[in-house]
Amino acid sequence: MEKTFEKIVNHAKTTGFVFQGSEIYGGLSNTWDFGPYGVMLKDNIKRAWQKKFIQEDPNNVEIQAAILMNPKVWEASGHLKGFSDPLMDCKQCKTRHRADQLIENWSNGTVNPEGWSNEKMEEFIKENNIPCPDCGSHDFTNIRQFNLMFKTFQGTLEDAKNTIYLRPETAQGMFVDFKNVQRAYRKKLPFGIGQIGKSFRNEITPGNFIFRTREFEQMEMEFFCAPGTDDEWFPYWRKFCMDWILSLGGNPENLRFRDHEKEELSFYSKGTTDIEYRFPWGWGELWGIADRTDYDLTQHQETSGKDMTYLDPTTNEKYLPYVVEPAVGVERLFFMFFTDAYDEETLESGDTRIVMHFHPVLAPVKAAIFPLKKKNHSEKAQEIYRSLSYDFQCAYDDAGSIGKRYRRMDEVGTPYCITVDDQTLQDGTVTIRHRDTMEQERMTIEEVRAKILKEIRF
RNA sequence: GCGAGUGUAGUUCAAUGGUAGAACGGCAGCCUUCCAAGCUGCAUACGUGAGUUCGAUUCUCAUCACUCGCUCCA
Repeated sequence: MEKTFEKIVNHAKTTGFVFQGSEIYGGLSNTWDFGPYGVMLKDNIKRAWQKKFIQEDPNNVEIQAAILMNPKVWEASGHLKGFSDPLMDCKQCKTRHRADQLIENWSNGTVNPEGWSNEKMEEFIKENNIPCPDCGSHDFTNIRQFNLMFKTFQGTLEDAKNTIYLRPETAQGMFVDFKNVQRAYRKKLPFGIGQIGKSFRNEITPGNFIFRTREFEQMEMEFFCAPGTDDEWFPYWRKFCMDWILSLGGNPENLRFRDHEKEELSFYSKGTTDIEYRFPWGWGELWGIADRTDYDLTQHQETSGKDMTYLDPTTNEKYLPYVVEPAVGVERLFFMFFTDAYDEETLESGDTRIVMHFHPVLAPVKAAIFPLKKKNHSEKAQEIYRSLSYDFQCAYDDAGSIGKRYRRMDEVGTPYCITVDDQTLQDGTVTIRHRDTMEQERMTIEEVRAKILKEIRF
């Protein structure tokens, strides 16, 4: 069985996990809506993160900062400058290049165009006759600036003064609120502030289904620690994140660490490791773990003029904490778990079935309840549905043969199917059928409830 | 944004300058009752807009969306 990108995306669309955004109007480029099963899966992923990274860790707390922030934040963080790329196209071979990189590469690093104006870079490229690295010609368009932040206006006046931005990352919320959280929750270093929320980036080239979208959801944590201890916390979180994925059924064969080379490090980072996943089109970044040092707090301290230092109660020293940041995209995790779960099985009878082998914690629906005969068993089955759905997400299906109903649930990854028959009416026991083994057991409803609750405990 | 390709029911595919068929899926009913059975019936499509034409799903243009590359890094 070959897991192709096309098959997986198609399955996500046809089973109601993900739909094209604004579809009846012809769609809107690169936007996706999460359908009923999609939301359940997404929420389960978020809950699992929240539980592991916040709830179970006495050091860590969670916030929800506003998406719209004072523009000064983006000045301090470097996003107003650093998030806009000066791009030129080669008119001959139609490739696109960053002007600053053209200059840097051409000069082998002896010329650093950082801080240059676009005019200066264009002039430099012309004067030195820098060629297109792909085809060697000298026929570039002018520089066009692509700022990756979405702009909008606060208030009714569409005035430059009122320009604000949709956040391109959630991280700045944690830095800006650092002192508030520390004071109000009497936190001592080391501690982490986490956040789950939407971010927006006007990517030049989005794509690969939900892998790179302009609107996306992040789960980020800023872990504040004393300078120097970041060297210990960095590998700690690196491992912690990988373990979390594996504990939820991530396939180790499709996962790996990739440490960033010095040259590719972001301006704010002293060290970065990616957890990469083997997506259907190749390895791609899933989770970034970065040592952001005291860069952000320094920037905010300078820009805001507010003291961002921490007073260490044991040494009475004041300093700016260092920060280790594990940041992951929810949609990427979603796609990863979806891809890993996808399976087409050929049964002994020659039939095939599509099964989503989700970890029970992640499975959108935990149990489906079927009346064996619609006429005789519906009432009892509905009663059981109401009872079990109090504790976890259930589904109810009375259409078609029993085998058909099993298959439908396999396709969306429901781990358990519960069938109500004549015997149920007499002694209250039901047949519970497992998704992966297809084996059946007879037990009471309360035994079923306990079994499933145990499995989805995480 | 640029280059190349694609666009017909929910899905996978047909046919045609005279407005469309199938399979699977869905729904209703009958029958059956623990792994996609059968029978009957029903619903659903030419991405959008303009042009050529007596007439366009088919030809032309535009537009929108998707795919691949240039890009990016959650």
